[in-house]
Amino acid sequence: MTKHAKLAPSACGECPIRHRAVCSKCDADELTELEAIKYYRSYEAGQTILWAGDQMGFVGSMVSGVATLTQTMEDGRTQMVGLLLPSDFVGRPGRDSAAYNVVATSDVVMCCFRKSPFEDMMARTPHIAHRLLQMTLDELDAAREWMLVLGRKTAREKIASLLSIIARRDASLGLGVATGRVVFDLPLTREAMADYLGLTLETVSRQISALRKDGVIVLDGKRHVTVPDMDRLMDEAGDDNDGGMLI
Amino acid sequence: MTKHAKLAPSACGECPIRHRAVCSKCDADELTELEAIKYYRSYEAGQTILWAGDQMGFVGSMVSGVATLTQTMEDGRTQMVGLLLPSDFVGRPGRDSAAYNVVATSDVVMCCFRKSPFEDMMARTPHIAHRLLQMTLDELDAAREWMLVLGRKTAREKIASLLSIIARRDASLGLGVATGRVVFDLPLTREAMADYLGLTLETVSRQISALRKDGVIVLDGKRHVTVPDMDRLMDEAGDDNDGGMLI
DNA sequence: TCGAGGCCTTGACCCAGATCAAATAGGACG
DNA sequence: CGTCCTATTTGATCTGGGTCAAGGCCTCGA
Repeated sequence: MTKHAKLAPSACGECPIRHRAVCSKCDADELTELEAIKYYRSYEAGQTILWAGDQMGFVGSMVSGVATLTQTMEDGRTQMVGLLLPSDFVGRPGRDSAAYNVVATSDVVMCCFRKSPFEDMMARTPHIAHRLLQMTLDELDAAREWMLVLGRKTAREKIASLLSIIARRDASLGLGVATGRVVFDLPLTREAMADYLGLTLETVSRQISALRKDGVIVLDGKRHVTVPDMDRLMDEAGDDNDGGMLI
Repeated sequence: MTKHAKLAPSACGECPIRHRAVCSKCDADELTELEAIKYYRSYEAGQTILWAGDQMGFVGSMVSGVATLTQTMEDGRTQMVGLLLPSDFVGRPGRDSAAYNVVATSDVVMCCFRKSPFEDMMARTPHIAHRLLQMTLDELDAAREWMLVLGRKTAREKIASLLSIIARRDASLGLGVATGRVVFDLPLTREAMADYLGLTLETVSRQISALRKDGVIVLDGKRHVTVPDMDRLMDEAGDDNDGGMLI
């Protein structure tokens, strides 16, 4: 097996950045250079990793845990604009400050690269720049996809959309199975889900109960979810999407 | 005045791409090369420029007119995910197909570059790649900003947000005035505004009437808008934002 | 000048989801 | 074990915005 084999991101070395930013054309010298500017950070659940407007001295990628990207209005209304899961990128290469609050939802470990050497390397190494552009385009697609969820879906469809995104993502990082039976732990509180979906936590709770009563999901405790039939869930989400896009 | 002077995008040559993609470090050879692969396309109001999934043979930038980026669910619910105004980029360099429908709202002229030579050039020219990354990050920020509008704002705030975005944008392309009195034409029908805001066209119409009654805006006909006090409008939009970000 | 077809506005009524208010269920910790 | 604390569920009621319906107002073409 070569080191360029098509693997799930997290399977490519301990540090996902290897896959996500450089692995598609990785090269021993580049990896050595990256090693030299790499370090780890960890955060406890609830800790704010970055405040909107903070200077960022690093770019990084999530190794474990869950974090959220949120915006808040002065009256306290908040909207989550992104969910950071393992292998996601944190920080905006080419920008010098954070645009949103980044909050650790669970304990988080991040693999960081010092910003200016990383950017120098990016400027010298077209395929890293290209990879970053691709990743940013992926995020843009995800954000736009989410605009449809926020603007046009009902509460039930919103919940189903969120569950299917998390389920699909977990399935693709794990076994690569995106249909049939899927089991995962919800990495978010009801309130965080509400902030992601533009709902109240009461509505989130009610809709989850409804999906459980209708057999779309099975709950074990409050967080452990089993989806007996992924197709059914995606149907509830209103996605015409055929389940795909692994890699 | 050097050709690197800080100008509004549309002021830098007839073709906005010069400023938006390359002008910050432009160079005679590069511009000549770009000229060689450049051509223009025009579309009539109502025409679909690209369907989601279409192959794109070009990357381009809007010269005049207005176009929209939309997603549709199979039952017909639609959500606009972006508004393309002069100087905006069309098409996703590094991707080979469109992700959304692109529809001309008014007559449109676009400046296009043939895709593969443009991408080759991008791979060779780090500052073009960097500029494109910046532009993509700007779009990502705009999309995330819009998620707050869609998820957490009331109908009145949504209308005020849309009006202030258009007003600010027009003002910055024109006179560079972003406070005080602003006059512009709405480039969208009520229905398109509704699709952008996740509302119905009736609600859009009612809220516009309400803002007019309250003196926040003055309407001359259905499309011509005067904002007597930009600060008041931004206040209605719920933006804590101080009006800025020209450049 | 008239009529048709798009837009847009306005009214009446309804309902999905918000709001307000308890009650319940787990943990963590002594 | 009991106690506190937080997350969650559930109920009752309210309301912003959706839905359905009826005109009004342009513009364009005959």
